[in-house]
Amino acid sequence: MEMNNIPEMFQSKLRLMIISALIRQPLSFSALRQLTGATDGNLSVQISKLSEAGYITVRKEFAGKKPLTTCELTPLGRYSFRQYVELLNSILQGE
Amino acid sequence: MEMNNIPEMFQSKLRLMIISALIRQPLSFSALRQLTGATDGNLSVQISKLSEAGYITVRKEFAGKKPLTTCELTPLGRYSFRQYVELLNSILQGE
DNA sequence: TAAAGTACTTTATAATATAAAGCATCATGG
DNA sequence: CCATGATGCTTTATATTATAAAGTACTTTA
Repeated sequence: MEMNNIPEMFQSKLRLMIISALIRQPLSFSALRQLTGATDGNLSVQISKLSEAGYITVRKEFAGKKPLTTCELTPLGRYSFRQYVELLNSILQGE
Repeated sequence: MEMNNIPEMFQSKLRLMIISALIRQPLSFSALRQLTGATDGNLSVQISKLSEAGYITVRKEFAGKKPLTTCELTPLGRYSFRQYVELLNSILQGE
């Protein structure tokens, strides 16, 4: 089957969790850390990868004097996730 | 003498060091930390006080993805420091 | 002079990023 | 088939700053 078509970006549990969380609404770094339970370093790296892949946008600003990082799913990210789920569905159906 | 006129802002060794360092040119938080040897917390607090007093300006931006804080002496800060030195001089001369 | 009030300093913790080191997995060549 | 690498994720340590809490010192004041 199309196992080879599984996009790079979905081959990591953490990235998958991040994308899943962002399906509903944009979230801050802290919120993602709490939802995923990931370490800061790992989360930071995987966010960068998703961003470089164009799956999410990362906005940085200062909330008062402290940095605030907000992540949001892009249309491409959303679309790719849908494709991925469809692929899994089709695999499940034998096709 | 005018001992009572010693401005609040010059009654802390750390603030004095910060202002002295900024006389020549603007400096980053890190540079100030290195020059003064102060702890992060203390430096941060004293920078805020100098800023609130209008003696320095504090600019925040992202250098790449990391925060960068730059401090610069204001005309008021420079003027006040001059006044302070003059005051000390006059005290030294018996007023 | 003991108790209070002020202000500075240290320490701990929070928000993120990067680099280095550790691990696991997968492909290769003997 | 097994030792070697190449990849890539994860953890750990460290870097930038900020804030809150706790410690310390000095100065009033009753």
